[in-house]
Amino acid sequence: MTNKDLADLIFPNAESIENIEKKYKVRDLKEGSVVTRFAPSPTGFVHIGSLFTSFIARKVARQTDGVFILRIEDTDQKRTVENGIGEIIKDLENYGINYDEGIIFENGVVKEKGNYGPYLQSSRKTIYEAFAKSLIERDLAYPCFCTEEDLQKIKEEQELRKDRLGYYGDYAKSRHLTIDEAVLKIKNGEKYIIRLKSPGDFNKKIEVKDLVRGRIEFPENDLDIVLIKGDGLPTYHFAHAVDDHLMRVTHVIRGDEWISSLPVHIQLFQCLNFKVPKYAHLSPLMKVDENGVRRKLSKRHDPESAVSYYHERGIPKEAVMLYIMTVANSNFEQWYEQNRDAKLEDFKFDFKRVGSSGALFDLDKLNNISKSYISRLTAEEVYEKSLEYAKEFDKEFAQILVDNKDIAIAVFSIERYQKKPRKDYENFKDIRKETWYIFDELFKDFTYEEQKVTDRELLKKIISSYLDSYDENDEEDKWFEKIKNIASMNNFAANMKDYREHPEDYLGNVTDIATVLRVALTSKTVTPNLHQISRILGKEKMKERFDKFLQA
RNA sequence: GGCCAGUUGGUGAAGUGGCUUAACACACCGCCCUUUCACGGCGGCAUUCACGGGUCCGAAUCCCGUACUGGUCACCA
Repeated sequence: MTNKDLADLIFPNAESIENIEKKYKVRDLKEGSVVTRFAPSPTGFVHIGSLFTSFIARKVARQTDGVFILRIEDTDQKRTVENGIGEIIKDLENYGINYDEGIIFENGVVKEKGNYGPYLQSSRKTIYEAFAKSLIERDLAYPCFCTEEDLQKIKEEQELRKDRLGYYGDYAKSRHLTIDEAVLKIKNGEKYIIRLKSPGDFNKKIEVKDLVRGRIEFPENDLDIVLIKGDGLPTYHFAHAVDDHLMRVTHVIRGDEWISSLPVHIQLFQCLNFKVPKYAHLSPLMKVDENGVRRKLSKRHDPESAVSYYHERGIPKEAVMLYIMTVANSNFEQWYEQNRDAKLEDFKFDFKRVGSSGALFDLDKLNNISKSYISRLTAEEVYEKSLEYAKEFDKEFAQILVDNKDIAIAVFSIERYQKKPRKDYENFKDIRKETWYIFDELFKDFTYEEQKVTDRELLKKIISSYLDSYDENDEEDKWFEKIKNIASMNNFAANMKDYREHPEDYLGNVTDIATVLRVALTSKTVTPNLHQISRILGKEKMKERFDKFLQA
């Protein structure tokens, strides 16, 4: 019996790898073009860290006129979640991460595009088998008959002897079976999996290059890692090597939890006679938890790790992307500052500028980016986007926006079109909170905020003087002159300097008068420009609101 | 425990042997502008780069050690 016989016994119908190779032609791309992929498991929502990784992978492909692939790694049926694929595709779409090849969703049906598929690992079973078979033939893989209990025993023995953990060397029992023994066990119906017969030597070093971290030295891998599991599907390691080779991926961009598997992966590529791709391992986004411990943002414990978290809060997706880019490349912020009109796509991403220590996810910073982003939108855009948000999360407000489009746009316009616009809204959820008072539908069930002037006669006098003198054609200066007049007439200082010099000569100052009007009109002591709010309200509505105020 | 990596202010960071008495941005604080707020302007916020040693005329930058943090050591990805 030979290795070939063993291989034929295990995979009698496997296709030849030569045939498979022929179907996956070397890509015809221009020099320097990069092929990347995002390869999530369908285990639930997209993690903000995955968005980060996929964004960079896509960016790198785009900026070199390369190819970006979406591959679904569903080799663990136990963890696969219902509609996991749909969720991933939706989230990616939401954030504008489009791809050239991979799994797509069309009319609720999972399909694919591209010539290097299938892009669903569970559909690639026969391909993995073919390569596994070739490894067995070449004595680089073997069937392992160890049970879970056997493995447990090995581990205990290793712990007892303070030896390195893992399936290797003399501990790798099945490795030392003769072919005839293995064949016999298979014929007897014993369960088995396929393991790599690692040619590595732990005492030798290999040097690998990571695009983010530079050179790293590792001991060679000597673990006989699992290639094909008991369910017939490949492990991540094996699928990674086979898929990324066949799909002609040039740059593997992934989370840094993979960095210690590098010796395994490189060995696998070599055993399979594949060209080793370039690797870039990205640090995870961190957070500081309740105990003050710095740790990775977790899918299980941290709601802010889900991209939907930002969506629900009305944080614009553009802001999220801007933030991600800020974390990804330290020079992005300054570039963006100097190229405000440029597109995100124009920025040249550079692996050398990726931090290697794991950034703390900074919500303050995100909020600030979001605030600035919204401040640079036109009022119409703010209207559209906040309406879109409200339609999904605040139906009542959505209706109000629809019924009062002109008013809404007018409020959003206040002090917007200036060199440095107001930054009132951190997200689209804030908009209701910041503007509700302008809409009659919402201008009820509130309490007027406290202010300095409380004398009813004086309030009446101020209000009627304002109404008498109000002319909606007045420009702001003239309008404010009139308020100053009202102040003077009532022994309030019209001029702040006068007031500061002799406060005892006055009952108050013009600020107090403006506040009376502001509160009467909006119930609030703090609002954007009162002159513009007056204009938006119009004289009739102002009258109504003044009446309401005086009756309160 | 083995292996690998990381450690510059409250946060993200710039920095690759002298130009650093450590950029820039966020946050925070103060002042100014101002009808409130926001915007804006000005200023403050690490005498010091986890710690200890070494190399050097000179170190955040190079070397060694220690500490701490993270990752990994599955028939999960």
